[in-house]
Amino acid sequence: MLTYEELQYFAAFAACGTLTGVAEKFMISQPTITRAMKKAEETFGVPLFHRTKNSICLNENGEMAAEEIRLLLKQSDDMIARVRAHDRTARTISVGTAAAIELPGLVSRISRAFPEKAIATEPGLPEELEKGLEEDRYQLIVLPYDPTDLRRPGESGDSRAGALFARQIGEEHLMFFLPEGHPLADRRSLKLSDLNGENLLLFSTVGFWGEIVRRKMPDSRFLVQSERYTFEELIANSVLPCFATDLTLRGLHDMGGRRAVPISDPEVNVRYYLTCKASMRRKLAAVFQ
Amino acid sequence: MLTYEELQYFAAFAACGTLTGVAEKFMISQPTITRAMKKAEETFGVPLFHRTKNSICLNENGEMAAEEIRLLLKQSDDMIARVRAHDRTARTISVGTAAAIELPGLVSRISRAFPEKAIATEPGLPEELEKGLEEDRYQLIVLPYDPTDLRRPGESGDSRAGALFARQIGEEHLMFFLPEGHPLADRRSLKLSDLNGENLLLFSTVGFWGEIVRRKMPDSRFLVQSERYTFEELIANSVLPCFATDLTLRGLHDMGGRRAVPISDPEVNVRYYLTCKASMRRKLAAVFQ
DNA sequence: CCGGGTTACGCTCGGCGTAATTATT
DNA sequence: AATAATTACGCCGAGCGTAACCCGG
Repeated sequence: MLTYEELQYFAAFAACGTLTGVAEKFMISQPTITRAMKKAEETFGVPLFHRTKNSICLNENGEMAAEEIRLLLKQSDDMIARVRAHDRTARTISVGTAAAIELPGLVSRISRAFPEKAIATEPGLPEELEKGLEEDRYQLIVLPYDPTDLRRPGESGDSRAGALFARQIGEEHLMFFLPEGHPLADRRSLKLSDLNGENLLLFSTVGFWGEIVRRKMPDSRFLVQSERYTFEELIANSVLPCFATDLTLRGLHDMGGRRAVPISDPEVNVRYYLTCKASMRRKLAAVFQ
Repeated sequence: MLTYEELQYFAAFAACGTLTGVAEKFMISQPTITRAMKKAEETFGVPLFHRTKNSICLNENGEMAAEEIRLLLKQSDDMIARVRAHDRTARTISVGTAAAIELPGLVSRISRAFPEKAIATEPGLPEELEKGLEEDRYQLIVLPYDPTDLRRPGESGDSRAGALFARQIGEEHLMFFLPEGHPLADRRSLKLSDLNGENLLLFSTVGFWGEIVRRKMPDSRFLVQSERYTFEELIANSVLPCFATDLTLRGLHDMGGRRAVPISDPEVNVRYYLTCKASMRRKLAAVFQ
């Protein structure tokens, strides 16, 4: 039977057409290649080459064998990659989250439940997260809605809903921060549409909030900042009205004298749901307490 | 990278569960298996075993790796088989024939056209032959009808008909052989239905003739003989009426005093058509002259 | 004669088996 | 004590590189 190296030599010969070339490519002596080709021919048990005294090239069998060997080498590499990937996913829990910032307590809750596992968190849009959960790229995802709620608009007809298990783990509320002197700064509460048309500063690392406000305030322009430092600098050095959520506020001390005004639209007062496949509920029970 | 043997050892270990068992199965020393398993673990780069001081078994990664390796071994074997099959079909012409006996001149005609190729002939029913031609198991087939004749009943609507090329290469006529004194022995010609209900001896290596007569003589029973010697003995030592074709007669000297009576049904006076895929017509032109 | 393939030959070290070791039942 | 895995060690031969050879352009 041919070794992995011999298969490589054969594939390389099909690509380059000369034994010397293959020897140089692999930095070994040329007779080794001669021997490998002989062994290949012997292994297949059929002629693979057309030979003259000082030249050699693949015949029709050889061309086919080369194609088959290329495939086999790929399959071999893929096999190892699959096992490695399997190992990796077995020792880490992948969490996808729609929340722009780390939900307080989420990671510690998981690491307490599975002390021996690594935790990989990754932000993403809800749609991508649901897809990733379906395809086992994530074991857990955080969604800004209850995916098991059948009254939920949109994909409520989706049969997958029944295959999920979800539980609320937090909430987040978007607010306006309006500079002193802004005509609406004194209001107890506002709707998104009240500021439609104005330019606003928005701190967000994912498009989740952006999508909502863009839909509800089609005439506004949003200065989206994903760098926290830049966002803070702009807060301090401008009089632009801006968005912030109660969760982002935790690390944000100075809003440049702006007044916080709650927003009444239900879309921007979200509840986060920690979600897993229903089939994984038992294994992940400790995470849900 | 793992050798073919090491992959086999791993697969065998997954099947038998003990290193000693694998060593015995392959009739090699047990430390060799230990080393092979170590090398496998090293190659994959992830733990594959759950070990105690004197026991070893596959962990979850190992189970997956074993499954992957089984697949790879199969792919490897299949690869070699495919190349061998490719070579075989390249150096032999496979001919499927519906004619019960060698059509005179067919083989010599092919070997004259392709002196360097081996010729493999194989009997079969027309339906199987057409399928085999379609799937390239045959390069040529002999059919008892013209497959390109669109007036032909049955699958005339079949679009494949246009993809075939056929040319008549012979014919064969079934006859009754009736013992002296049989009430119909003196007739110049008979129809199959004339003897419906009588038992008849039939020599045939394929079901082709059998199918026809069974359809046209539903009340008869046929004593089908595929052994030529047995058939001849029965001819000599019985007074059963029997079938024979003009082609089979060539080797048959003594019909036990029976009278030959031609059969007028068109179904049993067949013309044979040498057939190939239309796409192969050019390459096989020499066979068709 | 140079580029490329094959054959011959000697050496090295990868990998085998034997045997000793350790642990478990 | 028996069974099973691992470790240690020495030997052998598969397989490498060097070198010589052959052939066609």
